[in-house]
Amino acid sequence: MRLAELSERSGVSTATIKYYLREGLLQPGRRVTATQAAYDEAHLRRLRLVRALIQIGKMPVAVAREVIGAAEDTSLDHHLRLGAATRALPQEPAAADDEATVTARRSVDALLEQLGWQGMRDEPAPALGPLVASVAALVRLGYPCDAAHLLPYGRIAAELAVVDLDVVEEQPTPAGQIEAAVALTVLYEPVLLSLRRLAHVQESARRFGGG
Amino acid sequence: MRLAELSERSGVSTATIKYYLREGLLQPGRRVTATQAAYDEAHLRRLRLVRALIQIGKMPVAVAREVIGAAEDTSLDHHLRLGAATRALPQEPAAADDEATVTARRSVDALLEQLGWQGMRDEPAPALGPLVASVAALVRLGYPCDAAHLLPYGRIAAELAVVDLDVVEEQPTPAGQIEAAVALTVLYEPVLLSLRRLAHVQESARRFGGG
DNA sequence: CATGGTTGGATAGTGCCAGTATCCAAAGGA
DNA sequence: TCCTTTGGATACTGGCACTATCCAACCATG
Repeated sequence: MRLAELSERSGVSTATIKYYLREGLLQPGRRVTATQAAYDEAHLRRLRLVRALIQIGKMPVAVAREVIGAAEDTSLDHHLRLGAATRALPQEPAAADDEATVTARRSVDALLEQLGWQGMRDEPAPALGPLVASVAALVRLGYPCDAAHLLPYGRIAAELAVVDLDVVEEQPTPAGQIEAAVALTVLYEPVLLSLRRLAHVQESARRFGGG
Repeated sequence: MRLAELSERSGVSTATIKYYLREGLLQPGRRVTATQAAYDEAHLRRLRLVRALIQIGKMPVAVAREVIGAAEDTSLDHHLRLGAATRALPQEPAAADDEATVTARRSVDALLEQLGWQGMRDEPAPALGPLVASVAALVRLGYPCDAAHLLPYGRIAAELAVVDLDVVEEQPTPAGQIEAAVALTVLYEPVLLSLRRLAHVQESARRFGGG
């Protein structure tokens, strides 16, 4: 199919597709003539994934490029590629060294130990940066977020991971598993947050009288 | 204290504080002379909250203003104000009407029913918009996200809400409860997402052999 | 063979947003 | 008195995700 059709079937403007091509988020089409290129279903699928990562997952274009690049870097083995996406994801907020941050780091360390999550200290996952920063902000505001308070969140995260990886393992092909890992990691995030907010409304109504 | 001291104690530049004052995120200080204003601990606390909402919660400035405004709108009663913050939070992505969205809406409706969350259809919470949009994106990519798949997420969200509201109820004053609701809703979001990603790494290592 | 509309690629421009720099008159300290 | 500091108003900056314009090559039609 030509660019125009790719645009129509994906709902993304041709100008934006050209932009994604320029930015390396999408493989160039097969060149038919000097002024024509052909795209296939794989391009369409990839474009939909990119759109979802950027629009739903609020991911910066540059990060989406990293993630997709890592996901199809065939020099890595399966398990590594599964992690590579995750590793490319967060933009680390360059940990400060103020008092709140030190407290936060201690809480997080204690939490990881209580959860029995090892290997985090040897090769710290990039998700640790934002985690510590967030806990530090809570500390600064005086809210309780020591390991004891974080523990239920950690246990719930572990439950979620089991559910998520089950879905990943349902995918028949290795490439499909990689893509699923990326898509589910990112796209279930707004689902989770939305449900949590809805649950807050429900629980608040239950407790404080929701006539 | 003067603006300079407020800046120093909060770690926010005077220029940025002036910007927040302009944008109505912060009450003006008490005017001492024509060229001097005095700020107190309340300003400092509020400034820290604003910073956290914007930097950690990635909230647009305009939204932060709405949220804070709702939180201190004393014309509303306690339960309403607790919800007001939540209600002001998400920028609805203006639901489309394509096939995937219709499917998504059906799944979400079924989910809410299975969870026993009532009253959502009468006055739809703003969190529903993003939720449907996210599910629609997953549908478009062909991933399973019917009510059955969403249910564990919903139940987990309910668990989280109980934990969160417990912390809110620990706050002694009504105003403190409102602020806690806002702060915890927003600032625990990155905590939850980070922990989920860490859990993915753990679970992936467990399943796919993490030598 | 003309010829007029369409295509894909290169380039420069747009709009938004969060923050920053500059300027100014009035205060306050040495 | 003089010189720095203060708070406020205004205009500017930089980054980012697009988007509009231009252009030569292509293809279908008469």
